[in-house]
Amino acid sequence: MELGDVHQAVEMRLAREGLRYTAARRSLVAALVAAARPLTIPELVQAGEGLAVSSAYRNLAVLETVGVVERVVTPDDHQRWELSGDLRGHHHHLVCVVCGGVEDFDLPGELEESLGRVVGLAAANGFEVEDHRLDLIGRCGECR
Amino acid sequence: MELGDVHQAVEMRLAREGLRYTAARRSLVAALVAAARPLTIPELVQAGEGLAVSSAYRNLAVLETVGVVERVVTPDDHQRWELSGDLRGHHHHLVCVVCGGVEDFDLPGELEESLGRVVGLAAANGFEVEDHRLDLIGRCGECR
DNA sequence: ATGAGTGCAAAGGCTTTGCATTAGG
DNA sequence: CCTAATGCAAAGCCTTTGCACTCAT
Repeated sequence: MELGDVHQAVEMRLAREGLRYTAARRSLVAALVAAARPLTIPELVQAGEGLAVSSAYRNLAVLETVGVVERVVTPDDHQRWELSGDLRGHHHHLVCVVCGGVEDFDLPGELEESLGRVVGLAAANGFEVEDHRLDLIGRCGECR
Repeated sequence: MELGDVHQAVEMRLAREGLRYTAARRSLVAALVAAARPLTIPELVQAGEGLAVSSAYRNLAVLETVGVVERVVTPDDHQRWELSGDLRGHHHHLVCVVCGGVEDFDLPGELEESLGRVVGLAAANGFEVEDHRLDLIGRCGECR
């Protein structure tokens, strides 16, 4: 999905709730589209010209409620955010234990299907699966 | 692995570094063995009689460095901890999006093997995989 | 005009650190 | 005895909230 399409989709989802697609929100979305990896708040604030930290937090919360971004949990000190799955496609993460960096990673279709079968097993435990998350932990190219 | 064996293993790993297996550390380990799911600091503090919060944090850090416990990342407000993989066996987590609870979950051998194959793919990206983490996100039996 | 959005500063809340005291070997 | 370990309180740090002002429709 291209930047223009993403912007259009985001604008629609916000408008549906009577919310505006402001410059601050555009800058967050643009940064996330360009990054191709989950970004921390400091990174997002720096990417947006003169963006206040509080606005970053508030806007990410808004964008999350309309399904545009998702929060990524890491052992890091900072929150990380990325575009939601339907805007960037389902994928997984390579998490570096040294620098804490996170890269996106695609799984071959057959393995993704295997994971799908796990849903049934969890259901047997009374758990209703909505999504799954596979992180590979190790050392990135720079930290090896 | 039984409680006695775990205690013995922990004592050895601490002793190797000239560290002591004190009552506070025993209570943390015992609570984690009994829980069979990652516990939060408040839960661990409550489990230990009169255990100070700061001691809980410090002891978990110590136990982590000697490879006895591992930190589990969740979207929660609190850290969660569990016994390290070699003390409790490899497993995965069911994470409830409503209550934030985390339960342990075992994967069938065949699927675990499939995941093993992913390691090779990541290596092709210059990433050296040490471990993997699969979380199933959804609603637990109580929150459905 | 009316309500959403923003920046700044203050408040919150979990985690870490300093320090004097206690305890294990 | 000597150093690790502990508790309490203070300090840190990321995140959230309050408030007055600005902006878009």
